[in-house]
Amino acid sequence: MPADVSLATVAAQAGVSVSTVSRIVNGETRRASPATVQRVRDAIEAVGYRPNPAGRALRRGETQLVAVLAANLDNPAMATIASSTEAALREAGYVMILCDTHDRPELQDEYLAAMRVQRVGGLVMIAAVASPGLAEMAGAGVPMVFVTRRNPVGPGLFVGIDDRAAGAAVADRFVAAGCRRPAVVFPRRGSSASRDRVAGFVDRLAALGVASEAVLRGEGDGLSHLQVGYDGSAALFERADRPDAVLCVSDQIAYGLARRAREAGIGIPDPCCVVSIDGTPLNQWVAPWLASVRIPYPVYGAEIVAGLEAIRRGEAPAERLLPFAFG
Amino acid sequence: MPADVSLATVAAQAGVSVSTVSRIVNGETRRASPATVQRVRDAIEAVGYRPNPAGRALRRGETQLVAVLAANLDNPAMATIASSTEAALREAGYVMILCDTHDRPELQDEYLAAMRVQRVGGLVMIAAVASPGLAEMAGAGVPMVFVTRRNPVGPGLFVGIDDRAAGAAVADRFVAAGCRRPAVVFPRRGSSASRDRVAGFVDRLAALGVASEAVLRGEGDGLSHLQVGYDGSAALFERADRPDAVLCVSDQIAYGLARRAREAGIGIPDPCCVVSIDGTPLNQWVAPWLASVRIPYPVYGAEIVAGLEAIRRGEAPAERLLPFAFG
DNA sequence: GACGTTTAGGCAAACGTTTGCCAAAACTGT
DNA sequence: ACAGTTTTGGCAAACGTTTGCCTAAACGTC
Repeated sequence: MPADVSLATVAAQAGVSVSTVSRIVNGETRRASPATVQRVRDAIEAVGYRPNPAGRALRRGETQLVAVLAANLDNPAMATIASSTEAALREAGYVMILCDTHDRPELQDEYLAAMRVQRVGGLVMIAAVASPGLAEMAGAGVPMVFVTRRNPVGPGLFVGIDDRAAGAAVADRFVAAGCRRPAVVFPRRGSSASRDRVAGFVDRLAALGVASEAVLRGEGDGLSHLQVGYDGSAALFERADRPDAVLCVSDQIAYGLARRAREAGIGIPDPCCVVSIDGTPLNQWVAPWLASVRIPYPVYGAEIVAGLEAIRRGEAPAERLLPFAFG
Repeated sequence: MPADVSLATVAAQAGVSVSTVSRIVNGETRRASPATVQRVRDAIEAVGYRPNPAGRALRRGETQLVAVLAANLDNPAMATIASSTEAALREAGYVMILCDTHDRPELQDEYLAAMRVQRVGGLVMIAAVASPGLAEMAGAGVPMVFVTRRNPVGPGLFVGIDDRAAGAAVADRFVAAGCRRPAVVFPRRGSSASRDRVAGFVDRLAALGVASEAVLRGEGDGLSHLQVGYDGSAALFERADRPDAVLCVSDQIAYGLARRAREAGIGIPDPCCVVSIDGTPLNQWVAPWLASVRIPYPVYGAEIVAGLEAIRRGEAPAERLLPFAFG
C-alpha cells in the first residue's frame, strides 16, 4: 500500500521539514520539542513510513547489508552456522547476503569485490580460504569476522571452538576407554581447524603415553568431507592391525568412514568405535552409533553478530571461543 | 584501492560528461562516437570503476538484490535449493539475500515488508506459507517465483516437480514389486507438495486395484520432517498387519521412520521397503537402504532465475516442472 | 548557399537521506 | 529593557546515478 512514502511525505503530513523528520527518525529528539516529536511520530505511523535503504546508503556510504561468505553450503555445519547467523542479523536489524565460494580463492575474491562495491556493513567469513583480495579487504575498514577457520592471511576476530582442546578431549576419552590403537581421519589440504584438532588429539595421546607414530592417520582429498572420510579410511581398514578407535574431525567424515566400514564388513562401535567433532543433530537420526563432540553451532550466529558490533564500536578484535561438550 | 571512484572520476579522466559515461556504461553506445566510447572504456578500466548500487537503486527504484525466503534452512533440500539459486543468481548478476521464515506467517510477512522496503528486484519463495502480506506483495509488481509449494493465496510462477506424478511413480513401483500392504507417511499440516504426492500415490494405487482404505497412512506433526517420520510411523509398526512398503514424502521423513524401525526391530528393506521423494546425495552415505525418487535440486537455481527474468520480460508466468527419476 | 536532418554530447533535475550551518524565537540573568 | 544563551527548526548541499531536453556541429539535399 505505501507505494512511495518518503521523509517528504511524513514532513508534509506533520507540517515540518524533512530535516526534522530525519532527525527524529534517527533518535535525535533533542533537536525538536516534545510536541513536534509526537506529531512526527504520529505522522510516521499514519503514512507507514520506512526509511529507504538506497537513499540512506547513498548518503551514509554504508548499508545495513552483511555478507556471509561460506566455503561450502552443502556442508550442513556451515549451513547451520549461516542459518543461525541469519536469525541473529535480523534481530540486530541487518539483512544477510549469502555467498557460496566453493572454497575457491578466485570466487572468494570476486565476491569480496562485489560486496565492497555493495558497501556492506560487515563481512562474515565461514571457513575463509587464502586469497589476494582477502588481505586487501582487511585494510578497507569493513568489520570482518572469521568463523571456524582463522584468517589465513592476517589477524582478525575469530569465532569458533578451541580446536586443539576438542581433539585432546577425544584423546582423553579414547585412553579412558582403554583403546589400544587410535586413528584419526582428516582432509589432506585441511583448514587450521582440522589441523588443530588433529594436533590436539595426537599431542594429548603422546602426553598419555601413546607415541605419535602409533597413531594411524587417514587423509583424504576433495571438497566433500564425505569423500574425505571414505577415501581416508580405506587404508586404515585394510591393515592387519586395524584401529579400534577413530577420531573423525567432522561428522561428514564419519559418515564417509561408516560407508567404508560397512563395505569392509567392520562393525561400529564394536570392534571399532568412532568419535566425530561437530555433533549436528542429524547424527542422532542417521548415525546413532556415532559419538560426538558437539559444537554449539546454533549460538554461533549471536556470537558472530556480537563480534561484528564490537569491531564497529572500535574494540580490539578478541577471540571468541565457544564451549563444546560430548553429547 | 579504488576507494571512491564514481562516474565523475571516469568522466574527468576521459574528458567527457558524466551523462556520456553513464550511457556508455549502460550500453547506450549510439549516443557517442566510437572514439569517445573507446576513450571512456579505457578510462573505466584505468580507474577501476564499478557502478555504485546505492546511487543506481535510488535512481532506478530497484536493486540487483533478490530475496530468497525459505521456510526452513535446516532442511537440506531447501538448503540445496538456496545454494543452487545463489550460484544462478550470481551468474545473472544478482546478489542473494537469504531469509529463514521458520514456516511462521508473521515472520514471513515481516521479511516481505523488509524486502519490499529494500526494493529487491525479485522474490523467491521456497515453501511459502499463507500470510496476509503474501497476497499484498503479489500486487506490488515485484517478480515472484514459488518453489516446491505453490502460492497458497493466489496465482504465481511455480518451479518444482509434478508431485502427483512422483507419488504415482512410487505406486507403480510398489505394485510392480508385488507389495501387498502399502503405506505412506506425511506431515499432517502439509504443503500442497506433500498433499499432491500422497494423492498421486493413493490414486494410482486405486487405479491399480488397491483400495484407498487399504493404504495405511501415518501422519506426524511439527516443522521437522525427521520428527514427522518418527511419530508418523509409530502406529504403522505397531499394527499386526504391518506395511511391507512405505512411501515417505521426503528424505527426512524416511530418516525418522528408519529410527522408529530400528527401535521396533523391523528391517529395511526386508521385510519393509522404503521409498522417499527427494533423493538428496546424502542418502547414499547414511541411508543406503533407501530408494528414492530423485528431485533435481541442483538445477532448480537456474530454473528459478530463468523464471524471474521471464516475468521481468513480461511473459505470462507459466509453470516450470522439472523431470524426476528413480535414482 | 539555404535549409532540414542526423549525430554527439552536455545540462540539470530527480531519486531519499543526512547534516553543517544559519535564523528566529524563547528563555535566562541582570 | 537588554544582552547573552539555549531551544527549535528550516535551508541547502551532498552522496552517485539516470534521463529528458537542449544545442551545437556535421552532414545531406536541392
